[in-house]
Amino acid sequence: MIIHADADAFFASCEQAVNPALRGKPVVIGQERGVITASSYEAKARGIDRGTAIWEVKKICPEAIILPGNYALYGDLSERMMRIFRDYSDQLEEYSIDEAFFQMSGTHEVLIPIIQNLQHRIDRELNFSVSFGIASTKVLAKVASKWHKPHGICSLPESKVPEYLKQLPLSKIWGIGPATNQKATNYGLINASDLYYLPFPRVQQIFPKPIQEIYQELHGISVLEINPHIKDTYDSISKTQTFVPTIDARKLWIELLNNLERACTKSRRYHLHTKKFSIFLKTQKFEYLQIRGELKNASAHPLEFIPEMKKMFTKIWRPRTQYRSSGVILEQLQNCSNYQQLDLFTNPAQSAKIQKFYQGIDQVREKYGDKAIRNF
DNA sequence: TCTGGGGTCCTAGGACCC
DNA sequence: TCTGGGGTCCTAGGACCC
Repeated sequence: MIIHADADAFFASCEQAVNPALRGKPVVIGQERGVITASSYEAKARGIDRGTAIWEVKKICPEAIILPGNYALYGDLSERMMRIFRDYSDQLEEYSIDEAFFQMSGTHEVLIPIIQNLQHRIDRELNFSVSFGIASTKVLAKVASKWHKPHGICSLPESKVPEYLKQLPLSKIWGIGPATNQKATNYGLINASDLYYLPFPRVQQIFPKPIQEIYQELHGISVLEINPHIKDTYDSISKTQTFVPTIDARKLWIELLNNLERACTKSRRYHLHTKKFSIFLKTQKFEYLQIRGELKNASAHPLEFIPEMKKMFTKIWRPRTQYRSSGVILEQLQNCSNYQQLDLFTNPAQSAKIQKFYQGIDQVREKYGDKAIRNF
């Protein structure tokens, strides 16, 4: 059986767990600029959820407590939650900071009291609540965990699946986004059960592989496996920031340099480097302009990206256009703890200097904090 | 006073090769 | 006088997730 565990309003619950004065109050997490990333159930009750703009929060609910986000705390509590799950199963996938899938053997009748016990343990030890879904596949377990949220436990045996799916809009199924939902609507598929009752060959005709897999999972055929590997590396690292809208090329360029700096710093921390990277600009009209580039040698040192990045920037930047954000994405990252392969024309002394320069920066930052050295 | 930030996976189609 | 038929690899971009 697969259990899906989903912490309730996780970031806000963490804040309430460590600060009793916040309990029972509408708490939201988000920066002053932009939108909020999480809200407590008290805030949700007033219609405030992920994606609500901060100015809107202040209008709807002036008494809301807006917090900046304490990711070290959330990471710590997440780790403790995962450790407790591991007491119940060693086949565990840490799906995100607040969600996990794990496997347990037993019938629904056997598992329900065990999961109740687990839920109480989290209540007691961590002061926040988690909802659980019990089913035969990941997609069904996801359906189940949402059913009685918050602080719910829902066991969904296959005999009850059609009845549950009848009440569920297709768009609520994990993996069905706006594009697929629109396509499904065009075929007259509105509820999850409409997809469920389609013959499989028809599904194969209409939909790509990911949706075919969801279909099978809804029918209790487990095709999405638990991935028990702890994630300790990245295929890509990106940094982006929204700023006060500008048409000034120089300001934009400085934003890109900052994104590059932050992406490379993270990349070096994980001993990763790459030749391939992209930059993107987002206009005030929410147009997205992206361009890819390639270095001669893999690197995680901003100085070695700048000449190529300058060319890329010149290619996509348009005059008299308002921009609202920019970003840098390092792609196809590879481990660089082994030696660096240089091409024939690179001056090894120069590249060694640059490497030493950034080692120095990393050491200062490690000792005195990330803000000890900044770009200007 | 519009709409953040950080990831992964899949697919269509072009480039290239025999 | 015609110009097939496979393969593989890579990239750009879409879609989706938390």
